[in-house]
Amino acid sequence: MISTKGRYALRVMIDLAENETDSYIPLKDIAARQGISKKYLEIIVKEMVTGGLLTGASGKGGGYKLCRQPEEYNVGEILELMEGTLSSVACLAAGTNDCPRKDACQTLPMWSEYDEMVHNFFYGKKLSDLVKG
Amino acid sequence: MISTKGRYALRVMIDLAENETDSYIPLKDIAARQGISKKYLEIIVKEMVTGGLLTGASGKGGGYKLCRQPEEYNVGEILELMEGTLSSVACLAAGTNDCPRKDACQTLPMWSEYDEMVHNFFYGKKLSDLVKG
DNA sequence: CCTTTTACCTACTATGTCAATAGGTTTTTA
DNA sequence: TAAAAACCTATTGACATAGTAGGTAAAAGG
Repeated sequence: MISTKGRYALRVMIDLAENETDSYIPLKDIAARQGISKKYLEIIVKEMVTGGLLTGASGKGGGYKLCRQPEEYNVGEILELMEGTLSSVACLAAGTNDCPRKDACQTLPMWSEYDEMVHNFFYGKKLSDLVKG
Repeated sequence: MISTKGRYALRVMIDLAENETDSYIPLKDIAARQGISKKYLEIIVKEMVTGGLLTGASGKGGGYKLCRQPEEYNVGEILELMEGTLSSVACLAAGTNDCPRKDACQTLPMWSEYDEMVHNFFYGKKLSDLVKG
């Protein structure tokens, strides 16, 4: 299940896309509009900056803004950054040691097929697809 | 992510389908073949009996067996029984109180579309599709 | 009847993740 | 120099995961 981190990150992205200006938008405003704890969002947004989704600026007049156009983001990269992986089973998550039953596993092909479907779904959706207007 | 409960349950079902006889198959045998702790499988298999996937018989000569033909099971019902829900987000899981942001939520349509895709995928796969031979 | 084999049952536990909260420090602009 | 903002470290309560431990009941075979 997609956790609040992934879902909130997506909402932050949408919020920034919809309220796009040249200047930075303070987290306080985003938190208020979205009804999410600002303190919790700090953790999330920090990862988004590190992950290259946003740029932040300290000090008065600071805040966050997108560093690309909304159509240049896809939902998959946002979710994958926050969730760590989109894989359905531990056996397929990146960095997992190969399962010793891999070759004989009767279910692995299904999980692979599933993961591919999920990947295509989320990587095929752009941020701009979620923004209204 | 699908937990061991769901994955192990599926493997038990496949194991029973492949080793199908008229008689019951002891859990000890399944655990040995699958390389899974018998004690842990007890918990899982118990839920499967309660959920109507298997029948169990105590005593000598007892064990477990399928109560339908392999083509009469689908993967979705097995996973949903063990995982509780296949929903991608809490907002869509059965029994969840409606989210107050439901009507304005920009992401809900995408989650719904995703859930439908996932449902169709797993409910479209039969247990017999996973059994070799 | 008695032993073996099996399911069935209750309880416990270590570990980790989730979803935050708390309180402070640094940076920048007006 | 004061305000506003990001940035940083630490902590917490609740819950889920993935088991383990040790026993009781039931059924069949001899």
